[in-house]
Amino acid sequence: MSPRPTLADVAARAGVSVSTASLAFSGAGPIADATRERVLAAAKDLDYSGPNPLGRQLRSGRSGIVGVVVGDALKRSFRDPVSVQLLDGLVDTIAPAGLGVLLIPGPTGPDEPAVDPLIESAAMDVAVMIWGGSSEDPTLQALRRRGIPAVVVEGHELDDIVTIGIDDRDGVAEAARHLLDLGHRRIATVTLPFGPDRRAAVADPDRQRAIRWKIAERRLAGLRDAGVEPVAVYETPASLVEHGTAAAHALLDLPADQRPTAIVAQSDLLASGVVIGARELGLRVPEDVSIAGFDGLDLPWLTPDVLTTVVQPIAEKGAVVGRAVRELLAGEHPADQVLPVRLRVGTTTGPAPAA
Amino acid sequence: MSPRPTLADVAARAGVSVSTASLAFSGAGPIADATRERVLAAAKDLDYSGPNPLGRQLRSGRSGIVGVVVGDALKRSFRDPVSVQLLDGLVDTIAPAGLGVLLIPGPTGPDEPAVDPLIESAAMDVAVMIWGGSSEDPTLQALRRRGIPAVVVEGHELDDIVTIGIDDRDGVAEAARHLLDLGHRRIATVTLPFGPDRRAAVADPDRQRAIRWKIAERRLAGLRDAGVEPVAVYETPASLVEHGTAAAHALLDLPADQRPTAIVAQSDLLASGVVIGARELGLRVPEDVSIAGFDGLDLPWLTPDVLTTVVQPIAEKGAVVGRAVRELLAGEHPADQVLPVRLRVGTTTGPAPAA
DNA sequence: TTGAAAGCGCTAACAA
DNA sequence: TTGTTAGCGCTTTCAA
Repeated sequence: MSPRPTLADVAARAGVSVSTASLAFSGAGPIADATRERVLAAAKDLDYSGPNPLGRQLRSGRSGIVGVVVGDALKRSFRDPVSVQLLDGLVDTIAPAGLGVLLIPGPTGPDEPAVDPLIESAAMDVAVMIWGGSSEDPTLQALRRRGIPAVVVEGHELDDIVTIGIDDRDGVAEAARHLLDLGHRRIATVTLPFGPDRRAAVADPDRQRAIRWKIAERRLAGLRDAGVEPVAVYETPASLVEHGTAAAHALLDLPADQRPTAIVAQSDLLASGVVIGARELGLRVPEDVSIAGFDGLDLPWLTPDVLTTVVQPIAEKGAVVGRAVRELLAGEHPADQVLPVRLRVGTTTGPAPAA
Repeated sequence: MSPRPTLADVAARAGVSVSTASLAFSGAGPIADATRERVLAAAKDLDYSGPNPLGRQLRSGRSGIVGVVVGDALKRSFRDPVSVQLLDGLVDTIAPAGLGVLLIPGPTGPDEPAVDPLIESAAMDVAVMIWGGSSEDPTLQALRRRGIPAVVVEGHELDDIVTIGIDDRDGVAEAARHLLDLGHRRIATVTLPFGPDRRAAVADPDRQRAIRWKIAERRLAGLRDAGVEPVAVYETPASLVEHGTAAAHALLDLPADQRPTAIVAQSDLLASGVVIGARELGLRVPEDVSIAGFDGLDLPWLTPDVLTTVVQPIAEKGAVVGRAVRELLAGEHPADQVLPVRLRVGTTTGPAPAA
């Protein structure tokens, strides 16, 4: 095997200078058609498949890579349709600009190393954190140190990074008002993780005050905005169906006069788990218990039921993130954005059972 | 803003040569402790966060990037737990080697451009195709042209690439024999896509002979290996719950004496869709119709039912792929591998209904 | 143990 | 329209 040919080899064979050969491939400059043809022909002869990206990248100072920090181990992250749809919207938006996504696992647990080595040393032009991140977040600090601009989804609003979020607090408040209108008074909630020290249990007031991840905090606050003080706050370690089911068993296995008549889950996956768990306990939804979610996913396995949920524009959010990425690369300063949500009433909420 | 400091700046400040400074960071060579300290201190002073990966990459000829071609649009691909778990096993295996995963969307439809531009021009040391790929596959051809070695999951076995697969043909045969043992004679099947021209319909014999994607072909062949000639072959456009549900409606909405008594689906997602569809039609599973899947996923929404399925070691497959990637990078020639599968009998198959 | 020098493959001023 | 020249930031001989 001879070493791969370089642009210099092609240029030599075509009888032109290297810079001319470069022009033939990049198209970024005037070049005679005939010359270009000659260069391309020489390339074909030599089995040259185009400029080596490494050389190009060093020269231009750009890798064309967007590092995407998923909120967790890939396995868990990608079982969550919200992450996946967001990523899809993001890729659709940045791919046309020739940008690629480098997957970077986020922090998986409190004992794991705080940042993936890729954060420290992989080539990337911009980073996206698709699931939160506070200012003391070690990932964000590492990025800052390296001078890599960042877009954070659903995080704190910080000066030096772009934050894209949704109006989830109001969305939850609207869902809560919907339940109040239906006569519900004993309302419990099932939340997203509070922080890296994930738990599956009812959270006492102390624990509730120590929420680290903003998304859970905001959605909980939305409930109280509507005047609902939840009778129980169940914290889950991840947005997965099975944790919702576990929550249902913990919250609903009570006599009818103590049982919550409605449950607001902070995600649709959790909510559908709650529905399943409620049914396992022999409860009817919504006659015995009303259940509302958040996200607006299509959940084929719930048919014919349709979850009452707060619909957020997930793919759109991904696209907004993608646009922010492109703006950052263009040297602009994209503004933070908060996207609207809306309540979609389905079949899993109904009038509170008669006391 | 001053431009980012380079290794030369750090070296100058520390009063050493660039090569010595390099040693301080890489550790690849003898260096006095005191010197290293001095370099590191200078780096801290200058806010230097380590060698620029672009320079390192050009020099070493390695990008540390593994391009992963998912079989489809991300949205669709990652709704499939099989892809996700495979990717997870892969990442777990290659991350310790300092390798990152660049996501590359696969062909989405017949009219789309055949290969993503990243295939043509992104920096990567190895490529992985997680879902098939034949020898004429344009992606594979592009990789070949660029001299990028490839690992293909569930594809044709080709000389110049590494193929990792499972013994799915035998697995399906075993599932088919299980159904035969239970007395089933009218057995239908729901398949994965036949090729890029995805359809949702019963496939006639001509169409069945023209299967492009090996995975569907092999699993169909497994059925016949066991002596089962399916009464209907329903082809789906993707491995998703809703396509399974549609298949159930197409296959099962018949009088009891013509209706298949068992359905073998080529994936668990499809199978669970078939279960849902059967229930929508008022059929009991497994009393009226037995349903078997493939993959061995945990499907929380099917509880308390447990799918009868052919279990494949998905994460293990990802790990095997990861090891092959590392071997390729080490200049070795990893062997093709076929991993075993096994039948897990659940609650969705039972004796054939009395004629 | 450290330094000097070369060059990875490419692009972009600038000059011709 | 093409060629000359000068690096991008780093690692790695090789010599001191």
